[in-house]
Amino acid sequence: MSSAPELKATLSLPQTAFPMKANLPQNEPLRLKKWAEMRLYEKLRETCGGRPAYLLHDGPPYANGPIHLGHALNKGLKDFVVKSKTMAGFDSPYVPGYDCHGLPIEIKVDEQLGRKKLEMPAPAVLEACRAYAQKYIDLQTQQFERIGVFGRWQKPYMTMARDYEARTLEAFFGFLEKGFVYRGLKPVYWCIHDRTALAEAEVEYENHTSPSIYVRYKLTSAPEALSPALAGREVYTIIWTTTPWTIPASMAVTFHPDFEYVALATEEGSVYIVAAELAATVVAACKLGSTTELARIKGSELEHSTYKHPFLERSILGVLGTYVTADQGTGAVHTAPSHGADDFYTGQKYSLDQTCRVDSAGRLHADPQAWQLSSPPPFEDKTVWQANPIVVAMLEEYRALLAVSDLEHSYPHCWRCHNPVIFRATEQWFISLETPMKRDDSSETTFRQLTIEEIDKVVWDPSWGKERITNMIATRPDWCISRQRIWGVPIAVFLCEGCNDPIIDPALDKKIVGLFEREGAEAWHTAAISDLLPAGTKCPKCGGTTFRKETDILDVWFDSGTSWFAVCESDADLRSAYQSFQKGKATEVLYLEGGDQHRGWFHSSLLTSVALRGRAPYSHVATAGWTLDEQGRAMSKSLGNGVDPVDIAERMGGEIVRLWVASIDFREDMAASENLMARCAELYRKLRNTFRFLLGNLSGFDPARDRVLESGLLPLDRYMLARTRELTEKILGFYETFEFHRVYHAVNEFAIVDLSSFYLDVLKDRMYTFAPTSQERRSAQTVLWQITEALVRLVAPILSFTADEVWEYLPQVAGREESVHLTLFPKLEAIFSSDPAPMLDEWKQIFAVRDEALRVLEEARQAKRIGKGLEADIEIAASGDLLVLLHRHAAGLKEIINVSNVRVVESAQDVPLDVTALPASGHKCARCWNFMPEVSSYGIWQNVCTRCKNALKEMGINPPAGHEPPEAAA
RNA sequence: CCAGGGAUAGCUCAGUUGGCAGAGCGCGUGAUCGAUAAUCGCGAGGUCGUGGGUUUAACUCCCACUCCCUGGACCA
Repeated sequence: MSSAPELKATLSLPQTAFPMKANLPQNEPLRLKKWAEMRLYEKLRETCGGRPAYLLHDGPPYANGPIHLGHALNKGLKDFVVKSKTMAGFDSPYVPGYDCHGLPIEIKVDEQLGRKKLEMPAPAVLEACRAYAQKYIDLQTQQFERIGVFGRWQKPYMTMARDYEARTLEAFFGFLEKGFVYRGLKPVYWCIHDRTALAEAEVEYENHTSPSIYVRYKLTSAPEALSPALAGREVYTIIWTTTPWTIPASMAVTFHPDFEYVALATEEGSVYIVAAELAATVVAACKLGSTTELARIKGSELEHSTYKHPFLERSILGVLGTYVTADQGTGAVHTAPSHGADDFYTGQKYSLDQTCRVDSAGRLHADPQAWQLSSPPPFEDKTVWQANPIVVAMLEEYRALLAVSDLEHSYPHCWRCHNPVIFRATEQWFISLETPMKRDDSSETTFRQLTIEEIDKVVWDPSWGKERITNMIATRPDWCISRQRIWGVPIAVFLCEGCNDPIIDPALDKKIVGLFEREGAEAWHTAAISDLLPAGTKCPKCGGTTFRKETDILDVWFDSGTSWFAVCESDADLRSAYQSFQKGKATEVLYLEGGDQHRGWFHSSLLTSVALRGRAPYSHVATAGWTLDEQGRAMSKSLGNGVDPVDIAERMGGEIVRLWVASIDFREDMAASENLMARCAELYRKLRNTFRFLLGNLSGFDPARDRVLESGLLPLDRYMLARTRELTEKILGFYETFEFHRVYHAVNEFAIVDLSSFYLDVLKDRMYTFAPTSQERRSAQTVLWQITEALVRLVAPILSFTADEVWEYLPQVAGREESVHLTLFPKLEAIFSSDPAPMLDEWKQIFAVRDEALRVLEEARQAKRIGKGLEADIEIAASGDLLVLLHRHAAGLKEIINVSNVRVVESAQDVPLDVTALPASGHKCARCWNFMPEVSSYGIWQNVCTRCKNALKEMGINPPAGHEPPEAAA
């Protein structure tokens, strides 16, 4: 290597320490640590103090496992909202929450404890549940922080916290005292072995052999009312069931209103009514022999027909139900309201007796009075399984049994003991949707109606959410809020031993809430009745003096549904902002969750808030779709198509997870896969490189010293500022409407099309070869700086790690914030002072000319007439207004077309535009590679153009001495 | 079965009040070693889910259907 100075060394090539390779998996944790050390979230709260508030209230995820992609999406979107609102000038605190009570955790803990649980005292079981939830709260917190979500992670809200449990109970008492709550029956799955109610999730379907029986019910209403052909005949209908033990509870026979039924006469004279479609199979199964069709009857006409119970003194009512199917059975369904969901609701509709005469151990009990029995029936005190053959025998005895056989079918079993379960109507707590309420103007309405009216005052995004939740509220049954479980907030109410009525006493309620505040929900299990209930308490209804504690707990949806009360109204960091929302419309309160929450959290929160405060708990509800795989299938463990956000963060970076969240329209279903994550990573690299190049070209630029005023900028540079203002305005709008995917696309397009492939490319000549302090170069740097300053802020809510990193490499400015996250979005006028539209319009024409020039150049290149851009000249012939415009911009055309020379000439009248590409004239400058009219030597450097010589002089670089003859090439 | 949503290039998304289908990525291909584990140019790729209707004209408006997704109902 020669020690002679190289010409290349005199160029101002980009220089920056900002690394090209991000190394996100290693570097993100370091940045997280830095943020923690500088207490960034707390600093944000201080900085934002006094600004108008914007509240995003967190829907609590369930703390029973590591986070999945849906969680990452959810928290990512929320983080975008909170950060963008903060940078838009709001005070937007974020208090994350966790849903802790409920079945999934209790089941897990059950599994861990095994049968030991049954002997453990309640507080010990609760302790185990708490520990389980806490473990996953800690894990999820760490995982959410890892993907860059800002929030009060040191102190999230938890539905199992003492004060939260106290507030939940307080909310329940509110319902109770205001008269929303009643106790009623509801059928639930019941395991008679474990003597417990089971939730849907605790039921497993296994094969089971049941007796399948056909039973005839004798018609007692007038046969001729159904059809004249039946007059005087002995008429029956036939029911089919696999649970003979429910026959004593049989209250009705359900027909399908739209089915056609036939009345078939057998040879021995009896007439049987069954569904026409099933007639043949029933006749065969019951061996009815040859039959004659006497009449056809529409199902709806069988309503209010009456029958006699096969062996009890009871009238059975003919009722209608559309759930009757023609797949199996007879089309006439035996209906025991206390032992089936359909049966129960049908029973409600027809006011049938719903009393359950099967006890918690599954033993049947007769009601001798109602049944007019002289002695206990043979099934008295037998379990349902023992009762089956007894009932079959009774049916036989009473000549009602037409057929019996064994049937193996899929039947619900207890998940734990694997015994078959039964349906049993049990007493539950309900909130009535028909509770009378008053509007603000004190007009009368109902809870349901007022809720629907409040829905209308909320902004639903997407808008169809309003219709969806309105439909749900309009048609939903009363809210069953009790669960026969332990892991939850107890329904801390005393029931009279005499009449089973609850004691409703605000003073007592307050006392119990206070107890919960101090000791948590455990207190209900440990406290003695006498400690809480004042001596001498009498039941206001029956005067009873002995009481018991209710052992049910509240539905977990009630827990999370009161978070607006337990958190927004109660937490010191949120209280005042939330109250200002409740008082008027000044403050927005946003709930943002998956669309499934229309029946979940949006729903339960709405109900509790309307009941207790007379209004919705939010002003704005945004919903996300579902995450699917690349083929549009739901993610599932069995398909193995899941994408684990934690894994992606560890391998590619949390930033990539964030970028994926930003890349899709979350309102619809969203595809995710390893492949799509890799795409985001690609794009990330491009963006990062663009930032790197921007920073590299800002080296040596001190805004305070070198910044060029807008009026002094070169036209191209001013144009780019106009573009940047346009982009900024667009992006701020997208943030405003939560269209993050549009931010993503707009930023990409700008970085790739406007910057990388146009402006930055075209600027190289100026940036590299002009003197560093020249006006032209400072003009470009001013704009590059402003673009970077704008872009880094615009991107910060999404690329939170990288933006903050870029921030550290920007030219230092006195008094600037420590982190990009403490800044505000750029102001439009600060980027470009006037409306950018006129300038953008003008440049559209210039770009049309440029496009044509590039096309012609490409053509010439293909024909090998020219090589690269700088080896060509361009001649543009135009006329009229365009010619005037081009003349005005003549000085800049060479740069934007990236050739050595551009000549603008007047074209013949009828040709609007004609572009010609020519081999460049002049000589190639060894320094700037432009073809120039004159090149000569500069010291030992040969073939240097005048422009470069001047630049070198300006840089203070004298012609270097050497042995070469000072002669220029021809 | 009920309610709600979706369908535009291989992928992610644009397509304003109906007027010749767009961008980026990816892919293919060329240039380049002064953004180089980079950068730039060029190219191929869509009957806008299907079938009707309204209109001079439909990706866009109307009707029906198919498929996918979400939530719920149901299996005596």
